[in-house]
Amino acid sequence: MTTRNSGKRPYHHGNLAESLLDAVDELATRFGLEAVSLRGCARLVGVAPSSAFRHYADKRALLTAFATRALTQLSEAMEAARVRAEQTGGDTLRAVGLAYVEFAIDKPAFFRAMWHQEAIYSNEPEYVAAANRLSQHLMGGFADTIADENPETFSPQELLAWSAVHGLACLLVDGPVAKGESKERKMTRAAEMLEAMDPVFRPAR
Amino acid sequence: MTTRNSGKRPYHHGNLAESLLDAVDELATRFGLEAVSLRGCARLVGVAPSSAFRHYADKRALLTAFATRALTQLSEAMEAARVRAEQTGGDTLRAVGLAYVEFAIDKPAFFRAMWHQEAIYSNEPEYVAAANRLSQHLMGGFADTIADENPETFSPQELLAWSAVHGLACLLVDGPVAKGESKERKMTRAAEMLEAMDPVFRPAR
DNA sequence: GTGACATGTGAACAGTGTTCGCATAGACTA
DNA sequence: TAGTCTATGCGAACACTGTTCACATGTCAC
Repeated sequence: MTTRNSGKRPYHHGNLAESLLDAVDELATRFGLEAVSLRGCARLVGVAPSSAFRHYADKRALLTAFATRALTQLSEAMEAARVRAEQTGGDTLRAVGLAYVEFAIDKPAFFRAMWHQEAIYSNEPEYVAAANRLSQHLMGGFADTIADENPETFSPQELLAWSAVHGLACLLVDGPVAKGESKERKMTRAAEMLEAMDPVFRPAR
Repeated sequence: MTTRNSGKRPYHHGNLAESLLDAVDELATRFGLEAVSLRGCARLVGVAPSSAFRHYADKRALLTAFATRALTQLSEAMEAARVRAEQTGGDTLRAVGLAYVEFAIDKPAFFRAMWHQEAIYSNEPEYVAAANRLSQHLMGGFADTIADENPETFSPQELLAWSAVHGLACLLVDGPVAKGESKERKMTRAAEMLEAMDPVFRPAR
């Protein structure tokens, strides 16, 4: 994943918009989301700070685009996990939940960015669309475990499932849970927690 | 809650350290956590920016103190809810969980601050102590619903309970769940979600 | 009173987001 | 091919931020 789109540069720079997103990616990954600055991104791409404003109204808009990208990546990871589980006859809810947690552990800056309301425009259409797609993929994970009457809104059980998975991810990334423990250990905890949730979906045990 | 500690000012200003925390409180409540600046706080208190550094090593230390305060407030709210539930014979787990969610809804900036790892020193002793006290209060909420073997670590069921409550709080504050709905509606959702969790703790329904 | 020490100050520095008028490269038209 | 138009990039400037440091001043112990 290079910062410049090497080779083709159809316009002045190439596609600065994308390259700036890559720069956010890199800086956030290496130094944390809080350390991402517009000037830093421009510097990394090799462009004047003011150039960024041709493509994003302000820093917040840039971060919104980044959050949108992160949401999409998470959706894809969950979808892949679901498909894999279906093919191997595994528990899809478990697979999707674990994918969610794993993403948060592997890419904490991405995970933080996508829910960082104060730093993004959470009403921006593309962001909203990406968030909706994420919801759909969650529903997909529930599909064969939770009997759903109304596919538009979340039932209490669906909300419980999402909350539990999301909450664990947050606690592992920013909370005091399993602090300093290995990724394997964290994933084990996640699996155990998901198991503990079983009685909710299979009341007749 | 005035910004200056009116009346007594035993030293130059009084207790600047506390007053600065009050200023963070006010600015965060009114304009959001992201909008809190050291200079803004100093301005509000009526003191030179550099004065703040006599009491806090840097901005991050100030925010850490604020997060610690927030953690303590949340602990108190939960403890109060637990006591109330015990007196009225209510479900303590439900009461504590609802108190957690209500705090997040009422004071989103506080709730964000206390888990904002990138903006605070999460290894600072007082912060860690406050986080541990919070854990204890959570345990207190579980005490009569979850049979606990080892009171030191979280069992999968305890982790599930905390994750679900924490996750819902996060989703309500920074996520797409119940966006724009009234507080009552959000609390209803929370209550329903907690109910949905019942089978976990009472397998023999 | 006289120190000593804790606390507050003003000026300065580098870094930030953002704006603006100006430059220029590429696409489109004559 | 020449000429214009528009999207894109630039440099300088602005107000603001966190932070430092030498200096001033209030309070307390003696």
